[in-house]
This record gives sequence, C-alpha cells and structure tokens, in this order.
Amino acid sequence: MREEEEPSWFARWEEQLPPPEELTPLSQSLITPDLALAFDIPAVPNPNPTPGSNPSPGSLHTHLTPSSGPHFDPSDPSAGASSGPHGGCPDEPARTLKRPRLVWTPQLHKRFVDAVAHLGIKNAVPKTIMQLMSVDGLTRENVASHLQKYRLYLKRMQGISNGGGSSPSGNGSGPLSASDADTERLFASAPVPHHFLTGRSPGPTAAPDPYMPFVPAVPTMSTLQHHHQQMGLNHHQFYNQQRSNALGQFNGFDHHGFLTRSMPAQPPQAISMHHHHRMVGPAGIGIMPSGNGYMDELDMGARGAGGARRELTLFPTGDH
DNA sequence: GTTTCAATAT
DNA sequence: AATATTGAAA
Repeated sequence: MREEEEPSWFARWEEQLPPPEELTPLSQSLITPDLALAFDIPAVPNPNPTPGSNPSPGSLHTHLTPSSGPHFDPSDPSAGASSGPHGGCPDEPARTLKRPRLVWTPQLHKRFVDAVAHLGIKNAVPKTIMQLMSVDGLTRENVASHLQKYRLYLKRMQGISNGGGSSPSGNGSGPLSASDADTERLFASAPVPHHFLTGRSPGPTAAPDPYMPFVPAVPTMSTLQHHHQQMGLNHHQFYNQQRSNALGQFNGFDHHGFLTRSMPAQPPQAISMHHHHRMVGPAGIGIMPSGNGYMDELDMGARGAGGARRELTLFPTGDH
C-alpha cells in the first residue's frame, strides 16, 4: 500500500514482518473459541482474572459475560499494538474482530428507555435510539436486538394491564409469580413510561412526562439526520463522539493499546462510565437493598449537575 | 442502497 | 435466556 518501495524490497521482505508476538492475537480471532477448544489450542483457557478479590458484582460495570468472545491473551503484552514506526498496517485490523457480546446492564437499559421515551415509540427505531444513547461502541444491531425484546416486554405488560391477571412473563397458565426471568428485573429497573403502554406517542400536546432526561431540546428526526455521512449528531452527541471517535469506525478496538497492554484482564465487554464512583459493597455479594434491587447511582450520574452528560462507553476505561 | 423488523440461530 | 445474525420488506 505504500508506493515508495525500493527496487529490492523483495530481498528484505522479512524485515517488514511484524514480530511473531504481534501475530498471535490475530489467530485467536480467526478461529472460533469452540474450534480453539476442540483443537486444544490454549488460546482461551482462562477468562477468570481475579478469583481472589471479588471485583464486586454490585459494581456498575464489569458484567463479564461468562462465555464471551475474544479474549486477549494476558501473556501477550505487545498484542495488537501493531503498526509500529513504519506504519505498515495503519489501522483497525480490528474491524473484523468479533466483538464480545453486549451485556445490557441496568445503566445501559436506562439510557435505552430514556431514549425511547423521548423519541416516542413511533420514532424509536434502532438507529435513532442508538444515536440518542450515545454510548460509544454500541451498535445499531445491539439496540435493534434489545428493542425487539423490549417491545415484547411492553406487549406483555399491556396485556396484563388490560386483560388478564397473568404474570408479565406472559405465561397465561402460570401463577402470577414475579417471573423467573432476569428480564423482569432488568426491565423493572427502569421505569416504563406510561404512554408506552397506551400506545400513543407523547406529542407536543401530550402531558408533560417526567421524562426530560438529556439533550435539552428533543432532537427530531430532522435534527438528527442530516450532517454528512458521519451521521446526524446533535451538538451534544457530536461533542461526546468526537473525543472517542469510533461509532462509525469502531467495530474493533482502536483502543487496543490500552486493552491489551494495560488491562488484559479487564473484560472488554463491560460498560463503564467516566467517573470514579464505587459502590463498595460488603464482602458479601453486592445486593442493594433497594426496591428493585438495582442501585441507580448512575441515574444521576448520567447527567452532570452542570448538565453535561458523561460519556458512556463499552470500552474498558481507566475506571478504577 | 440503507434501515427496520420478525424470525431464527448461537 | 440473552443477545446475535439473518433475510425479507419497507
């Protein structure tokens, strides 16, 4: 890809090759974890970082998916760093990397619900929701998938409130238990705007909902979707985006250096806020005595007192 | 061509 | 069960 090659480059082609250790992590991504296991490749042996000290399950981030995707070999510090001084391979080999599956933490879900609430159910489509949430690393399909499930949940809720006395789990025949699902807990962790259930949208004439979360002026479709390719972002969002770039490009880990070098053990998956709060729970598993079982420390955290919204990211951060 | 949505796959 | 991926329809 560079045109300034010497005539005899072929004599020294080896020099261009990256050191072996830079190649290793790639192999991990090229084969599925299953295959790796099947062939006894020690690629992904131990996702378990710190067994000793509980990373506090009550903690806000660090929801490690038990069997999440690519793991970055902790023993390979220089992994993924790539593109040395030569700049041989400038960027994102990561685009093709399979990203770990998203875990919808209550915080994430909260943003989701807020976004949906402000768009109105009619305008709430994956792309728009995603934009409003402005969580970097979050993809449209992530949202689409969640939205699908959320709609089912809402439908169930409607069904209950109208007709029957069945539990939200939709199991008509079942007793009205609180459901066996985590889903219930997750969805219960965020208030469901009433108009969601009535199926109408909070038009301009609608009664003032208690929802006026972020973005002072509710961005309309028109507001959102112009600007060039990079997508319509309102000023707030644009601000947020630009410092972490990505969104469009992301797909892999640009932040590799950090990921692989600094905190190999950090689940690349969890969601983190850019602040240093710590729900230091008692040694016991973090069970918050709140009604719904979730602390919503971030409910306030999401919005700075000054109105500035903190960035939410799926990437590991220095958050310690 | 892009995005949504429901179905289906992991 | 939770999320991802797919494919038809908008």
